[in-house]
Amino acid sequence: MRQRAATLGTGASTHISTFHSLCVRILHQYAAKAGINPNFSIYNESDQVKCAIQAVKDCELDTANFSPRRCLAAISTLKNKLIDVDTFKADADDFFSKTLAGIYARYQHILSEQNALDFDDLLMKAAVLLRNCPDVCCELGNRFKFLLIDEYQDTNRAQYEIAKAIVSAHNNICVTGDPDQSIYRWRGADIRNILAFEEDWPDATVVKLEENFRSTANILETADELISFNQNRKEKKLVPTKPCGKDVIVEVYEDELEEARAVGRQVRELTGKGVSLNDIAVFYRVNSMSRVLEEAFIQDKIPYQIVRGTEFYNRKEIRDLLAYLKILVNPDNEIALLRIINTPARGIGKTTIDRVRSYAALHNITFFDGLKNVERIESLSKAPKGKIASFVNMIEGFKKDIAGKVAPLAERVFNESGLAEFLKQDQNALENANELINAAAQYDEQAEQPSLLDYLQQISLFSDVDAYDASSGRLALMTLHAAKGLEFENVFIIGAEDGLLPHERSNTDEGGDELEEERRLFFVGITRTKVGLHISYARYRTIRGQMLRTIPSRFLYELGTDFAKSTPVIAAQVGIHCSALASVDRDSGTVPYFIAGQLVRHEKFGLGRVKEFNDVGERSSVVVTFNTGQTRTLMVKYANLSKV
DNA sequence: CATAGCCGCCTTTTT
DNA sequence: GGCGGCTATG
Repeated sequence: MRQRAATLGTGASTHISTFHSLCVRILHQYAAKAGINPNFSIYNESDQVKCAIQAVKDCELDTANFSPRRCLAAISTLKNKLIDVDTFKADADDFFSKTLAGIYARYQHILSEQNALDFDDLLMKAAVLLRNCPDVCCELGNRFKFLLIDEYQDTNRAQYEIAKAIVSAHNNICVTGDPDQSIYRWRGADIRNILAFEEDWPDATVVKLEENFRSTANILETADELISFNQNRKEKKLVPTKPCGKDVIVEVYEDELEEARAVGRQVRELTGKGVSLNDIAVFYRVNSMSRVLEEAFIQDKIPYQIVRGTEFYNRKEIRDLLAYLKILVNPDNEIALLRIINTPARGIGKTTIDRVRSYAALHNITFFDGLKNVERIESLSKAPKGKIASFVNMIEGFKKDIAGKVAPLAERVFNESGLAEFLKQDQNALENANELINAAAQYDEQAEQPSLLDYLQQISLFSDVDAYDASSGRLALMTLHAAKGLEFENVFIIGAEDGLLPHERSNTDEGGDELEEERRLFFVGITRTKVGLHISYARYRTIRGQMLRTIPSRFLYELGTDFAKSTPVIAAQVGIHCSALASVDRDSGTVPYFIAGQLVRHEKFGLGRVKEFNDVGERSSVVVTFNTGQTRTLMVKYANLSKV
């Protein structure tokens, strides 16, 4: 999760961290108490899938009936709720639950054999550790005197318990969040955490941040209108402090290509007027929509940056090089080991590997130990034995350099493993590998005490979202999810079509909860905008290689979009009138006119809200509750109040 | 054992 | 439309 837990330690040093990296630190420090090996690897999604496939097969089930991904999703949900294998097993009463319990158990067994934790384990193991060890809670509470959690609406059960445990000694906790911006329910975020905060910490002061200092009044009204369609929510109104600005524009295009080009054209128009590319962003529902934008922007020579999960670290050559480094720290990381044992090709094929594996299984040792004992494996002939021995030798040789800086080791591994030679005709791959080594060098510079283990654990949690550079001078492209917490002067939200936004996969539940989450997602996108908001859809869109006729998003209807004006290329305006603007018209009399609820600014008293307005012409008075807490009755004529 | 080519699978969002 | 894994072939 991206919400960060910032903690103010003693001596005014502030630690800013995500929950996940905090957990890694805790688990590393208290590994013995958590019952884990501190050199653990962190398995990402593709590693998880491999383990899940193995788990399903080990349970003698068909992966067609028990889709590893589905099983993983179910296991993830359980872990986020802190339900461990034994608890789940005990409660499993139907066939499916019992089977899943078996897969869950096997999956955990495989992970622990490989000394690996998945993302959910990081949270769960830390939460369980804190639950079982009051002394650890106490130490952490002493170290972190104050805990501040941003985006609290997106915390899950495990994170809630971790937070609660850390502050148990002092109760110094501050959280911020907005239930209307909860967009991670699908990965276990529990909205009850924020709704029940006042019950969990009864002494807490609640500060309602109702005024919005970011967006123009009409953007907020658009957002308000949309979110009001959610049934399952606490009524709340966004209060603008800025006046109405540019109209919210809904545009329709023939297809995604035209849409992309039009966005490019409008971006150019903006930059032509002196707007910086730093102040413009394009949001979309799914990552695959970035491709056509990229092509258009390259053609238009518009510099852009894609803010996406883990693009760089997903490249083959990077994963290969990292796999070498991973097994130096954790030789039990079988996934990494299998990845590189024959990459580049060194004559260790499938048959050889299978023989070592069955030897290892028979003698109850790890795969790597099997490799080390290759001489004793009778099923292998001389040639493969020699090849394995020299591979093991090479790895053991690298291990001698494991202490200290990462970059020199990475470079050595890259060259001596044969990867460099293997990739020499692929310029791109070479550059990427060099970039990784450079990044490692940067890590070496920054880290207090660089270590390969720490480096690997850090980059496992790294996502390009964290690396978003707000002053890069490049147009930002990102998913609506990635947009959370950011803001831009100008925003383009593309692909407002049924099936995309809301996404078709959100159409499965009975209660419409998933649809409401999609609506919140759109709401998040809209409220990132300070001034210029463009929403667009295309009449045809290519999906999985198929050009399909689209249906405008139902959310556009909810916004009151005037589709009659939505002719291709020509913009249609969202049919929302601006009430703040309307009230200005009534000011034509002798003194300004106010309505209750209006936000005003006073030269001396600052910002306040109109409580009452006595409309008696020249001598009209207004009762204002100021943000200082004072309530004052003022003569409108003399008060010189300005509406905000 | 290596390589190429084919088939089938998935395909939302992310730490 | 992309990737991984499987198979057939050298």
